[in-house]
This record gives sequence, structure tokens and C-alpha cells, in this order.
Amino acid sequence: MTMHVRVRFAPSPTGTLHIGSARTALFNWLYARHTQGTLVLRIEDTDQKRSDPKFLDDILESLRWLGIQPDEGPIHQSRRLELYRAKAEGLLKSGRAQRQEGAVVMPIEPRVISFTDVIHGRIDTDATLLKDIVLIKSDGTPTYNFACVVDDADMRITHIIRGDDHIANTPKQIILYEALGAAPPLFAHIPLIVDEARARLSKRKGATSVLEFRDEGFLSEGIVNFLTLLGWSPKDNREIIPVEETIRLFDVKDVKKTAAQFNAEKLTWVNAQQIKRLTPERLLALLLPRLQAKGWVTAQTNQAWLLQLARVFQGRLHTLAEIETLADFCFTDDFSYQAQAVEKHLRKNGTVKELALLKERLASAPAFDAQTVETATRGLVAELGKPAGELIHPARVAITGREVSPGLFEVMALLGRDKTLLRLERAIRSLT
RNA sequence: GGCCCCAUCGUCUAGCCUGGCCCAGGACGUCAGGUUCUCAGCCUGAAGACACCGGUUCGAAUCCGGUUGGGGCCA
Repeated sequence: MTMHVRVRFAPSPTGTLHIGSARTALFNWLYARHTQGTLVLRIEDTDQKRSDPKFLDDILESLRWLGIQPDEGPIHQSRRLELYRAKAEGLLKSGRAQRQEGAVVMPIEPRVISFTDVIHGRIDTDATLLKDIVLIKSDGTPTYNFACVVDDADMRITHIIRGDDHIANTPKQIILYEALGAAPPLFAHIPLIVDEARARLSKRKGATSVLEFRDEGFLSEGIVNFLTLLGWSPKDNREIIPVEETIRLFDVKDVKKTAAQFNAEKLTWVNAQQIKRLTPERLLALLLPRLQAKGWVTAQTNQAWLLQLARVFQGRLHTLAEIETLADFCFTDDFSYQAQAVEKHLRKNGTVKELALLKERLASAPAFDAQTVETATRGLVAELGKPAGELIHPARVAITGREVSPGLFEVMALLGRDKTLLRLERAIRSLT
């Protein structure tokens, strides 16, 4: 008979959900799922001045988007003030605590406080170095440490998985557990994520909040996979891991002790890998809001065609947002031609004539799938006796306006015969 | 400043507990080559680390001590 694991994630709604906090939430969730335990979401909003409902919304939405579903909660500390006062009152009555200038304070006896951290091992603290513990402030609100311990005891939390910036709080909290007559849970202090300068991850460089990453086109799978690899590893050199597999393998005790640096390039790579693993249907569903926002897609847009588009771009996207800059020519004829591309590939002797020949071939091609179009084009290339690129590159510029695009034949097939011929014609006319 | 935590390629990590299989493996990034119509992708290869000093041991990335460096909490 093993103990039923109960863990909690306890954010303060004083800011958006930070990527570092998201990782703490993720590790709690992974451990809960791994052990078939329970994840409690607790909102630490006793500081009414700094708490804001809009941040609570952000946190809830971030967790939902990441797929981190709490089993219980959210439970708001601000609605439990009576409980903290009652517990403090009890400590006052038993003589463990005393009133000082309106606050309730608990003195600390000189001794050594020890606990065994799941990740760090045994940590001893000389309690004479600690100051008396304030339980209830003079304004009647509980301190962080007191509310936290009262709740963790009340909610029967068995494992506290949190950032290792809380190590210093732990001895005080252990004293509080004892005073409250509760057994302390197990503590697992996970290292913080730091930024490129090895400092605490800050807002300065790029995105730090979960929803910002979402808006920049990262998949929740990408963020989760990347965060999973920060401080934990499956030990078999795998990098791209489905979350179900992580749940199967994850154990907090395997989390590394060292702070991990956030690395945007690796995140981008992981994200691209996750995009490649999406079904085209799912990729399209994720792309759709962006395409709609651009005004490129309406309810009338052909679904099969959109699916084809998703397939064409799937292997090239690092983020969903890239579709906005890569695919404009697929949705509108009103795209701009890159001057440099025109100069390099279209303004050459013979180009007009060759494009005209290509147009004829494509007009009479028996079908317009990528295969057929390629056969027709290469047939012409062979007759002209030139390197394939000398026809393909000008055609690409004529059709997409740019030097870089997905494979030309895929693009032609995607656009269809009419548009392809029209754009070739347009280029020919502008050159003569 | 006091106390605490940490220390493997530029970065994420495997190995460390249970010393020899490690002149240290993988991944991102970088560089070179290959593949394709461009780019991306994919494939191959290269450079690249056990912070330092001492101890224990036949033998240390692995154990112990110190130093240095980074981070955290409190002030």
C-alpha cells in the first residue's frame, strides 16, 4: 500500500504565469500523473494590493493551454482568512505564540532543524539564526509562511515541489508544522531557470510569460517538451518525448540540482520537431486562427486545399507564426515581389521567352498535381538544354515573388493551374 | 555582510549514489561536406567540457576537504 500523493501548485496572481513557474506547475502535474495522485491548485492571493483578477485569468488560461489540469481547486487563500486566524488563535491559547503590537508572533527555540530534501538530500539549519516567525500581521492578514503551512497541512499535501528559492523558508515552515501538530510533507526543491546572463529569468529579453510564447506561435507540446528537458532527462538520449511518455518516466527525485539556463534556440528546435509530428489536420486547426486574423481565410475557404497548404509548409515551420510571413502568396495575388529576386532571376536575356514556353507546357499539362507539373517542367528544361535551376528560379520568383519558397512544383499544384498561369503571364507582361 | 544551495562541451544534459566499461556519450547551436529547384528539412563529419587545488585509492568526472565562481534567502 503506497501513500496517495497529493501535490499542489500555488501561484500568486500578481503577474502573468512565468515560464519558470510554469515549469514548477508542470513538474507537480507530471508527478501527480505519474503517481496517479492529486494536484491541487491554490491561489495565494492574501496580498490584496498586488493581486489582480486579470492575472488569475492569465494563470488559469496558461495552465489550461499547457494541458495542466488540476484535480482540485482553485482554492483562494483570500477566502480562508478565518482559518488562518483560528489557527493563530489556537497557537496563542496554547502559549506557542504571542501578540506583539497587533501581530501574532511565534518565537523560535534554539535547536537544529533538519529535513531531507528529495532532490538535495539532508539540509540542517541552526535555528538560532532564524528570527521569530510572524504568523498574522498587524493588519490581520497571515504571512506567506503561515498561510502556506496551514493550507498545506489542511490540504494534506504530501510532497511540496517548488523552486529552490524556498529552501530558506523551509526550516521555519517545519517549525510551523510541528506547532500545528502536523507532520511535515516531503520537500523537493527544484532549481530555478535562469536567463542568458545566469540571472533569474527576467522580462528584459524576449518572452517570459506562457501566453506570450503561445502568441509567438509555440505549441503547448513544444513548451512542455522543452521545459521537461530543463533539469530532467529520460536518460536515453531522447529529446522529443510525448507527454504521456514523460508521465510514465518522470520522478521528482531525478530532477537535477543545478539551475538551467533558458535557451530560446533549443525551444525553437523542439517546437519545430513537435510541429513536424502534428497531423496535418491538427496543424491546420492551429494555423487557422492566424490565417483568419490575416483575412486570408473565411468559412468558405476550401478545407481540402487548406489541408494541402498545411502539408506543404509543415516541415518548414519553426513556429506557427511563421506561416504569416511564408505563405502570403498562397492567399493573395497582391503580394510584393522582392526587388533582389526579380533582379537576379527575371531580368535575364531569354527569361521571358522561357517563361512563355513554360506557361504553354503547363497550360496543356494533362493534370496539375505536383508530379505532373514537375514532369512537364523538366521536359521543357531538357529541351532547352539548361540547368533546371535556370527555369525553376525565374518561375519561382514569377509565382511567389520571392527567392525562397517551398518546392516549386508543390507550390504550383497548391495554387492550381489558373493562378499559376496567371502569375506567369503577369511576370511576362511586366518584363516586356 | 550572514546563512543556504549549486558547479560535466557556449547551452540543455548522460555518467556521479553503487570509483575502473569515460583520453567522458547524446542534443541545441556553430563550422564543413552531402541531398533537393531555392530555403528549410534530412544525412555525414568536425571543433567543443569533468572550475581549481589538495586528499583517499592500485585507479576519481565519480568519494572527502578547501579555494574560486555562480545563484538564492535574509539584512
